[in-house]
Amino acid sequence: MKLTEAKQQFISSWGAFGTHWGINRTMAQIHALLLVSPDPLTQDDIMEELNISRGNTNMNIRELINWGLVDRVLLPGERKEYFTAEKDIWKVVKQIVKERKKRELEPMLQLLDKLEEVEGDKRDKHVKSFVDTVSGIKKLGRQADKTLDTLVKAEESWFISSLMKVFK
Amino acid sequence: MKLTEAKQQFISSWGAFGTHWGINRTMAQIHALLLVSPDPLTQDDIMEELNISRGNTNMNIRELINWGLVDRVLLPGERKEYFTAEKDIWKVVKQIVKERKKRELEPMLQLLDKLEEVEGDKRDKHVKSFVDTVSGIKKLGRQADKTLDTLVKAEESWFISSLMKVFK
DNA sequence: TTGTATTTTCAATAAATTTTGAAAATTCGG
DNA sequence: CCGAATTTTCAAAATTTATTGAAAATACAA
Repeated sequence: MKLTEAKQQFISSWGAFGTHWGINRTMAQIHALLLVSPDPLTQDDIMEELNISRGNTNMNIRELINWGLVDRVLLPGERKEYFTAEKDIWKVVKQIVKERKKRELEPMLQLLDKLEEVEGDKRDKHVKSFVDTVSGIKKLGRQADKTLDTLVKAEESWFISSLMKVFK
Repeated sequence: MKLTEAKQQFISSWGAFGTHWGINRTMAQIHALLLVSPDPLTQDDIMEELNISRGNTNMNIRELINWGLVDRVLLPGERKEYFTAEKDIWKVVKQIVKERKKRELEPMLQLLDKLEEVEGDKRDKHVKSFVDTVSGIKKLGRQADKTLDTLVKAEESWFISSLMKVFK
């Protein structure tokens, strides 16, 4: 397979992959393109490679920067902005985990705390079932939260070798 | 907070949560409703509680059954079908991990295997950058695959206590 | 400054996804 | 079987989400 074709397949399936994870297709595709590009690219490079409009490109680059996955690069003597993606996949994973934990897991745990204190007689099976479910989710959620905290701080090599021992 | 309100909040935020994970709102809401219901419900119960159409209800229940998260229950002497959700959250998580691994991670790893064999001179920085990125993702992906395999087989108590030791 | 290159915004449009509801298919007691 | 109850299907409609492109804002060299 030629590089051009391989690159396109990679970008396209990274885009499809993203849609299963709440990330829009274009954002994932731009990320994929930057991941495999040896040098920083401009907005125009990205527009051309992916055949998307200027506005779309701009918004999604901005979003990738918010996620901490892409950085602006200023090349000396160049007027245009260049963009580059973090290439260390372990760092990318940690960054995504960190953001999603903050945006999704933590608010959910806060809500569950409130919901667990629902009024009513625990002998009522409707109340009991609700409280039991909420408690169960909360317990696992808190565990996940702690585990992910540690993962976010971990070095790749340490992480992998530790897991190898536990999950032998 | 009253049970009715708490239930609605739970269902609604579980639905929103789902949309960040590639699951549609209604499917997640039906799942949430069944999770907190002490007894099995019929399609009509679900339609009424969530204010959704029969077709929508039916399709999403079917999808939840495909995911192994909901079971059909036949009550003796009743013509209608009843539905119930697995209440053990650990089992729910394992089931979801198992399905997503099969549907998303494994196909991605297969693709990366192919893409890694791209033609071209490794001294060309474009080729090198592509191969390095793909290899990096593949390596981490394979590790995740193994880890998740073990997780899927694990008991909750074992899982939690092991992780507590590693991530001290 | 001023003029031009570049980036950003956002209302309008397009595309994708979800939902509806009525018709068709199926199930099952009598 | 028959017929009513129940489930399933799916084309059309509604809704949500993504994309465009042109205008406005900004940045910067001269």
